[in-house]
Amino acid sequence: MRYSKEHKAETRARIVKNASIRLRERGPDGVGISDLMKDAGLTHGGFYAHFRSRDDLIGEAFAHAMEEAIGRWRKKAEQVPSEQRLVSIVNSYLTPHHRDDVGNGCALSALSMEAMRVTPRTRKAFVSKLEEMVAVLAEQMPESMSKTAHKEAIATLATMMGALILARTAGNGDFSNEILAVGRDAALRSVKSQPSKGTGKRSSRMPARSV
Amino acid sequence: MRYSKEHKAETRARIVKNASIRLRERGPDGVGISDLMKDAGLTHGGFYAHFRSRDDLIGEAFAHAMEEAIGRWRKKAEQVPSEQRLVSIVNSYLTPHHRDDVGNGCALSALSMEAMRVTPRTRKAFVSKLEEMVAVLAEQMPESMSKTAHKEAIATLATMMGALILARTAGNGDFSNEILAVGRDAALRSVKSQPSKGTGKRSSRMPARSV
DNA sequence: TGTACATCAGTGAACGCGCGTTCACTGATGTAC
DNA sequence: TGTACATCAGTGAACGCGCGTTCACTGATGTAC
Repeated sequence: MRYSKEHKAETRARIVKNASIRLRERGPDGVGISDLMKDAGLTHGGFYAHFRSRDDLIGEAFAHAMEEAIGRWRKKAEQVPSEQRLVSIVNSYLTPHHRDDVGNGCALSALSMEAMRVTPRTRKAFVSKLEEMVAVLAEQMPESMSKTAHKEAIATLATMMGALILARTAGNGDFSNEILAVGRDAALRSVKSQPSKGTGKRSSRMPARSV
Repeated sequence: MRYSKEHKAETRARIVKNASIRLRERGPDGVGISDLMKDAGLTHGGFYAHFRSRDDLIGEAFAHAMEEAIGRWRKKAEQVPSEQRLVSIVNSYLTPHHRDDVGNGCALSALSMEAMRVTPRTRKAFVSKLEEMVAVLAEQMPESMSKTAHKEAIATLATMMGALILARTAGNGDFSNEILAVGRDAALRSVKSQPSKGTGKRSSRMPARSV
């Protein structure tokens, strides 16, 4: 072979990663094969040495983006003590930084809508990852609400996603920052009203304006 | 003229309406001129007697969808006594029916993401309508929270949107219905915890499973 | 160790197709006389 | 009231362009002898 054994796998991975960023930024129709291959330092013809079709790649890009999101949450959860995990996830989710970087951000908020118009196979995989995200979030809920953790996770996720999408729609001005701040408070509302030992901190200590 | 004065305006309105439905269903890239004109009973060439370009139409379709959403909320608010308005809006928003009919549903949840990739002009108009939606929702908040009505409206809207999008992503099975039910509860959480005279009703009396 | 052959990731021209846009034309109706 | 002309929404062929896909070819490297 012309290249080492790992070379092909690396090239393929690079294409998938680039595709997953563009996918989040511009949607499935915004992912063009020529541009993608150019980004990877190759020409368009070589694409079919790695993927059967464009749809094939789109499916991989969806999966990659979701796995990245799940991994990021898992990692973040490991880094802080259990009672701060949910707060940590929510507060890092609803930031100007995350809002302004769709391409490297949460796949769920960037792709949920697009996932409805995609190959059945890709869509099914997407829903599986969604369920996994709910499960990961549920694991971070305080023990006191372990019975309702699943439902609380869904509620929290909905508020996080909704706020992030609204904030992105609003741009990056005061209104958008307000949405982020309100979202942080709302997403953590149920946790804070819990009869746990209060953290005593103000809810959001983000750079954005306080709520 | 070949046709009556109103004829052209009617044809144009029909095209915009069809486009706004398709826009919500399939996104901007899913709106093709030929298909659209066929739906209106015309041929593609006639399109340019009504619009300067495809982008022009897309802009109008965005605006139309948003105005429709705002109008629907205003109308629904008028139909019920003031203390039930928010509940009425939320409960009719997070239903299987609304989930399954994207084309005729809330423009905000269907188009927020797409709005980021559109003409600056169209996008600006979209954000204006978003602010109007927040204002309408704020008007439906209980008087007791009039001071925070704006922020509560943002929080409620985020949860509503997030839950609807998640439910749509999940399909139309048990998991999806659960998301709707949890969303209804979460969106109304702040209102229900208010020291107003409790309505005494269970939060959700929807066909979907109870929370 | 050196030589001939096989492999296959990557190249770049070419093809087909769909789609937005243009344009010469149509023909029913309003208007002018 | 009747006739000639102007208007313009709508028609459908044609055009250009971008994009996904195909394909004959390349050439560096692994393998067989």
